[in-house]
Amino acid sequence: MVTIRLHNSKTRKKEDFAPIDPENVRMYVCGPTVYDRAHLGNARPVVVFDVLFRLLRHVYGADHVTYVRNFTDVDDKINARAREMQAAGDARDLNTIIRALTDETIDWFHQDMDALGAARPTREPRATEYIGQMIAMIGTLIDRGCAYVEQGHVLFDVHSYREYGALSGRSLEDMIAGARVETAPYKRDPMDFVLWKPSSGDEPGWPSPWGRGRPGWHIECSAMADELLGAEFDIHGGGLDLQFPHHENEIAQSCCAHPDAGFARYWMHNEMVQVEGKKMSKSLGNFFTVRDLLEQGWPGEVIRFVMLSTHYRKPMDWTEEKAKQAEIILRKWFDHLKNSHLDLSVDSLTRYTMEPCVVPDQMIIRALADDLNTAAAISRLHELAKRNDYESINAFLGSMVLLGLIGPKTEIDLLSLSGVGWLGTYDPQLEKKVVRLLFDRQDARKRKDFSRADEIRDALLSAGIVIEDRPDGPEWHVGPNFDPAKLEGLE
RNA sequence: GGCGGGUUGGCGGAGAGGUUACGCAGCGGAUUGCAAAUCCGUGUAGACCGGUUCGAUUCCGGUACCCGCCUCCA
Repeated sequence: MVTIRLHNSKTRKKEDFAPIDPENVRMYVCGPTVYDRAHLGNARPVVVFDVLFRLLRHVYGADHVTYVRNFTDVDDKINARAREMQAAGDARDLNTIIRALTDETIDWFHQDMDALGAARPTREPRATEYIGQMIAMIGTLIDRGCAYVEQGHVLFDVHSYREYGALSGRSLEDMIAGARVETAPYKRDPMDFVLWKPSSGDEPGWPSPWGRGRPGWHIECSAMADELLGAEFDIHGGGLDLQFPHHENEIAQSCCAHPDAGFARYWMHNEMVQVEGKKMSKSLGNFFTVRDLLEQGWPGEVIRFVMLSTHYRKPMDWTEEKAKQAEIILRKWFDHLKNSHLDLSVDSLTRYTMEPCVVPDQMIIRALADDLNTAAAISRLHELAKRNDYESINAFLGSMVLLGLIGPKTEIDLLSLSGVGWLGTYDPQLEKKVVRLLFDRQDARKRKDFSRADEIRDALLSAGIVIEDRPDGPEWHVGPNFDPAKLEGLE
């Protein structure tokens, strides 16, 4: 069995990964707060940990990995967004709006992440379904003297956990020196954080021993991880920006609630996303969602490829140039598969994804096992794609499937017919027209009427259709500048 | 102020103490009616200054610059 090595944020070292129970490898990844479309930054951990999920399934068996990614559907940002909607004329009560808003956002999230080829986690718990577990854990923390009640709030006492700050490598003194901490009157120490807070009448709230209220931000992950994965599990992941305070606080809560367990053994953090070399932010105007990119015409596979071409622990810069390059490479690779006469039907791709019936390349497995070196894996894909023997082609397909660069959502079955599937605009009439024009061109070439032949070729080219004259006749596919309108007047 | 990360050839981007990363672009060639596509060949880069070493882009120290977190954030 391959030994997976992972960079553990907790120790700041690359370590051999040994699961607690190889029969059930357990991973928790922090999911989105659901009040808006997922932006590119939300997508990175989804893709990164999807690759890890796939690798773990490959190594330990598809039925021996439990991957939990939560939806945070109770949060002040959600409340704020719902109030905005009310202010804009939405007559429904706040809780109804919130339910509709979070439901819709979860639906969007699924659509967008599906487009990126991310497999659904084993479990996707919503925070609001685990309020009982949160209240129980908060109660335990109070009983153990790690939390206190003050003015309707329950706060975690950071001084009760000796290791506080270990994950992010900072001491309480350092943090206070930063002096940008909110000092609420109900806090004993500025670094203490909220476990439970009171809700006003119209806000979402649940009855608790401390009055009607709602959970603080961090307790949900501790409670859900505990409920679904146990007090101690293998991997906990998320964006680097969550390392402090979110993950630090999760550790404090979970370890104080279960002093005999160690919570997550391996902590993994992906670096942030940048856009054209700059931090993605609303104020810089370079903030965009996955949906924006999809609507601009970038296939999900292209976005995923760009993500995978940078190692997850380095900042990933999204640039137009990279996306273009990724598209060129993927087109080439899909063309290679298309010409390989493998079964690429949706049914088969579904099967390849669910069962290991196409075997990925060993060097790619080794690259991924080395702390998810996706860039090295891509480099190997280039090598495999150059070869035309049966073994290489199968290893190539198996690796593409493993990396999620091809799957049931990829419209390669259409691609294999005509090439139009890439843009999701498959049109039988168009295909007939192109085939007819190609036939005319062949005819003209036979008659050595090259001006007519070139005229047809140039016309097709200007419509974004690329012709390839192969020894066994012309092939065609849709290029990046496809514009079916330009074929209109052509006969 | 505290903590952390980065700096590789025209561009993107890895690994490894000493042997070609890889891709894109470029250049040369094959092929082609001309192209496209494809194939073959081609690039000795590692911010700066020291140190360790037979040998460092790879290890150690320093300098410069860039970036992130410390506040909601993936």
